Amino acid sequence: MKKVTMADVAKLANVSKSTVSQYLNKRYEYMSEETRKRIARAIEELGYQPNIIARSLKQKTTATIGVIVFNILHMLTIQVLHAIEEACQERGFHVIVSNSDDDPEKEKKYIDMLLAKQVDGLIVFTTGKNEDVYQRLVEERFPLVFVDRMVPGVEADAILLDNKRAAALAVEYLASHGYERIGAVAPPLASHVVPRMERIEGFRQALTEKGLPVIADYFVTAEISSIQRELAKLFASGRPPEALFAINDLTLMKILHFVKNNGIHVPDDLALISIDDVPFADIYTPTLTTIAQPTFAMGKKAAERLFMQIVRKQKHKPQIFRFPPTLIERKSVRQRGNNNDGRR
Amino acid sequence: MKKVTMADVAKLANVSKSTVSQYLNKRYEYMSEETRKRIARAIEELGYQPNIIARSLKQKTTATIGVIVFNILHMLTIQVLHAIEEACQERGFHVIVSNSDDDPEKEKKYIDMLLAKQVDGLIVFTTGKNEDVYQRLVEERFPLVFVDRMVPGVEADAILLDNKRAAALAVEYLASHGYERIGAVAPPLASHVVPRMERIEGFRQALTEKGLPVIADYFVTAEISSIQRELAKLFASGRPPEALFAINDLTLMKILHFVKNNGIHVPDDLALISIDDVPFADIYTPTLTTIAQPTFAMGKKAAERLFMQIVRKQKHKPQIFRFPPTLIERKSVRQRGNNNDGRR
DNA sequence: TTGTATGCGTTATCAT
DNA sequence: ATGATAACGCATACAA
Repeated sequence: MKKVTMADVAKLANVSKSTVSQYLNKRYEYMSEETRKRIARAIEELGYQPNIIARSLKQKTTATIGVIVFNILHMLTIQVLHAIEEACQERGFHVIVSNSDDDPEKEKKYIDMLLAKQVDGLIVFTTGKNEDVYQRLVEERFPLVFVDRMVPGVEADAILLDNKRAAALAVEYLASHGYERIGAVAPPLASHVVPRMERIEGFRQALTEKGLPVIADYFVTAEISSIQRELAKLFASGRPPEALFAINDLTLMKILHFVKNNGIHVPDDLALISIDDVPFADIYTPTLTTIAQPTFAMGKKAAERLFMQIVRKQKHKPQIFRFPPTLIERKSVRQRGNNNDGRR
Repeated sequence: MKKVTMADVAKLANVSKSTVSQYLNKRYEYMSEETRKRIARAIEELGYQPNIIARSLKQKTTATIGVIVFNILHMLTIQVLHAIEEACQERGFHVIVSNSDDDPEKEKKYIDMLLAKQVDGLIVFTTGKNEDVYQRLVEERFPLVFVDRMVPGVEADAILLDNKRAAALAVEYLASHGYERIGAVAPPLASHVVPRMERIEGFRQALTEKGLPVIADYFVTAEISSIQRELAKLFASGRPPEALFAINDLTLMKILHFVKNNGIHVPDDLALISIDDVPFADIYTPTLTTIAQPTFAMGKKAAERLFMQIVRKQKHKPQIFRFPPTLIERKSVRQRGNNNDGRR
């Protein structure tokens, strides 16, 4: 099928392989117009296409990067991936995408496979584990960038949202609209899942800074599948929160399910604000006030940093980049002028 | 960095490269327990990892496939991609993802680059153009599978939704609920964008089969960005449709915007049904009746067919697989018992 | 300006 | 059971 090689072109053009090679690499400074044309014609005629694998073997570089994500279906993932892919195209790089499913074992396996495939660098939406593996990579100066999450002990570039700021934005906005009893909803906390920790911690801090009550019961942290149940408990017993802060789109979805199933009116019965700007934010009723991440910029930055490491393999100072969240004001939080907490 | 090679292992273990190679490929039938252990230890000690590029050069196979998509942000894309990625992982394959942005030029370029990189096969969500390029691929028996769309003249495997059936499902459901004046909304029609054509054609056919009026004005085909404007015209002049069929999620979004901005009540003023099961379908008010595509099954099938072509490179009969749509009944279409068309 | 020779890290063939 | 050697397709130093 694809059997035509450089040797074939050389033969047809009556030159040597080296000359063809030079031609391909645009080193035609010392090449006669004549031979250049002959080679061009030979290539054309044979439909020759260079074998990049062979080139890679020689040059020890593949113009390919690996991206490992913990959840390929997540909106953030896909948007960042989009930016990464675009940046790579501009540089003539390819990207191999692997989905770890948030399983550290899989993650480790894919890192190994990708390395074996000689990728020039790795961008990873990490599970947060595998510290040893990453440690080895940074020691070897292998180009590596974390996105969205990171591994605490590892000194590598990381592209993160300014999570504390995002949480603070939410609290401040709610506070300025007269809300006091505010709850937060998140998946289970785990020290290796950095954004979750930072958002909840940021939330707690902002609350105290604003002089608002920190109510233990109002911190709903549960598996996504149990969130509705937990919310039901919360709203059944005692005084429910006036507002809820969803730390990401998945938890928001669950809250939205919950309010729909229970006839809770947003924002009159319950105000809502969340991180991640969901696509339906402005067609939902009410439209959803959200805190957006600059996903495209983050992906672009991740690619940039990786390329930086790839081109100059010397030591570089690993940095953590915190991207600013943006509050998008819509209608799921209203101004609570007078302290009415009745329905409708 | 990653400099330890098979030769190093061989030296340390006091054997030849060939023996190490055999060990790696698990051909230890004729290998003494003794040497096997020595090799294992040497590998361990040196942290040796085989260079897959070198292997690929020799074996002429990369265990890598290319996937070219016309819109990486599209929900369908991402779900199908997920399935493809999973299937590939099971087989130890990697997938390189490229985004053509629905630009045939880009598409062509990526095909060439991917071929140069010696991918073992291509799954493409095609722009519908580049017939010549694809023609050449099938002539060369290069493993190729189209997904979602296809290129009319090209005899290759294609994984498609049964688009006509999907449109018919919509019409039948609407008809059975008492709707008669039904419109459809789609991006501009183009003969090379197969699903669009098939859905609209299927819609028209189903209408006539059901004895319902086919009203030219009710076919809204416009750029996504102009759809709202076109809908406004339609609803301003004359008698608006009682129900609308959105041929995909993007058009649905625009319709949803439109009804929100114009205070049109769904389903009382206007019933809605669409292809693609959007994630917010059952938190929207009313919940959205949709026609879902079996995205995961489609992705899996695409990978399967590609693998089939990859393993036995002999001729195979190209097939078009049409996957059955599923109507998910929710609340955006109501039973129109009595012919009231008033509001609320 | 172009050609020769060698190496990249494997696998495969054929000896031994 | 294990080893020597020749590919794989290209790039590059050096020669001519």
